[in-house]
Amino acid sequence: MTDLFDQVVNLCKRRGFVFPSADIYGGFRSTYDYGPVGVLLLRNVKDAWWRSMVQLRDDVVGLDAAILSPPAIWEASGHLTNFSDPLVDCRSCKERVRQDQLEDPDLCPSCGKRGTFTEARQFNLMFKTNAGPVESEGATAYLRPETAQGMFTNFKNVLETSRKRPPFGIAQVGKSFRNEITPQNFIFRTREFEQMEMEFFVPPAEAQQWYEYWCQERFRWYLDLGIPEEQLRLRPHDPDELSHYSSGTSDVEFLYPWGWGELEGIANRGDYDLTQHAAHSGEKLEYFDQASGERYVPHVIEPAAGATRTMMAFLLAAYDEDEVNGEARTVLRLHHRLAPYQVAVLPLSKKETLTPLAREVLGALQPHFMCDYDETQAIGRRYRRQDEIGTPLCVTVDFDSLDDKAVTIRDRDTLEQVRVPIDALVAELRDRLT
RNA sequence: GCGGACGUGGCUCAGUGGUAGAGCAUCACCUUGCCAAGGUGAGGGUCGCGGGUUCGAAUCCCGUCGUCCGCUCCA
Repeated sequence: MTDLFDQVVNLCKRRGFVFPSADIYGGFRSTYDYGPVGVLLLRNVKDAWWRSMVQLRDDVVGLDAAILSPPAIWEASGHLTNFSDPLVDCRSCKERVRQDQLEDPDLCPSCGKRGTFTEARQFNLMFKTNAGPVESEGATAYLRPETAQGMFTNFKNVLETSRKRPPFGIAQVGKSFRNEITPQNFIFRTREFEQMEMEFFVPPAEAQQWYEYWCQERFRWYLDLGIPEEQLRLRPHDPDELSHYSSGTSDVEFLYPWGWGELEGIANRGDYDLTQHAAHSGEKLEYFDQASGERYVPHVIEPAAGATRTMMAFLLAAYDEDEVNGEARTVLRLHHRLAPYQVAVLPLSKKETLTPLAREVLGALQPHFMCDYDETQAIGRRYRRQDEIGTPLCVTVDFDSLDDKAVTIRDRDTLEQVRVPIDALVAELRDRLT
């Protein structure tokens, strides 16, 4: 793997972004824990998404549905049949292939030999468990493999309580679980992961235009938060790679060190989901338009993003090494909305004389910004530490501050320093962080 | 899951049969006082885990867990 990838993974461990899960027990495959700094970054990614999808709109409402779910949902959604792949192994060259994608069921496409395949085995990608304390008696339950179904099963509830009408959307951020055959690339593909999904319900005739709208909208979101244009692309799926539910899908892809990888899929799901759930549940999942007298099953446009892999993309894109006064420095050029800490308060010296004022400044800033505080070691070293975790602004309290009641703001990217009265500090910082 | 490579303190690594080292990092004190790596000192590993071979294993063998690459998957 590349240098950049190693550097970022290393930084994640070193600075408390991401730890291997169950670390003291030797780790547990494909699970990661988000440390003191990482949890802030991940939360900011999700908040930024929620802000753009829910807070700044009047046509999308939120939802937080259960992770544990009954088989009926997944029978209706198609996951019980479509999320299960028959795989065979070639005894000769050891390749594993999907049996249903073979043109000649007896011919290994890798080594060209015949009759070398093992029996097909089903790989169901859903986590299955039991609801109820006695394993053999409880009802079968699945951990949701996507958050989307929660929005479909609550379509009626939301329609009736939110007073929304198509076109409108339901958004949800939360964990999903998939028994991936091969988790890979750090937090890019993990069995437990976090999604940011929105189901947008529209009149059938408007599906295509909304599909295009959301493709553009979602693509721009990543650009606005600092992903460079040359590392981002919108790629329409070929007809033969479409999911079982989709009549049109585009992926927002990021140029990871190992190649292009999906951040988000925008899919035109048609009326597949509501129709399926209506058929299986017996509930009418339609919308009656009073104005036109029309009754229809809304079509769905779904922008579905991966929160954890998006966080990774932001880290990779933000990672930079430059030189300050001839010394190398590592700096995360994270958008201020994403940075774990917006502000770090740093007394110039650890001398007791500065600590009370520095803490007073810290206390004044904490209600407004996520703040870090550090008074150990040389000031330059502390700037470097903040650079490494992407803190855009440092506030330095020095000996003059005791007299002039002013502090220095230091900018991560420009390295510019300005003197600001403590009274005006919150306003000044807020100004710089918008 | 299958095949290959690998697994030594927080990080990067040295040590290949005789009871673990370095640099960085961390902590304390001193020094400096706005862009790190001055001084002194300290804490921290039994070598992923379990078993075996051996008088003796980090070092050899087996199993297991984990990491990376490929198959696969797709948020």
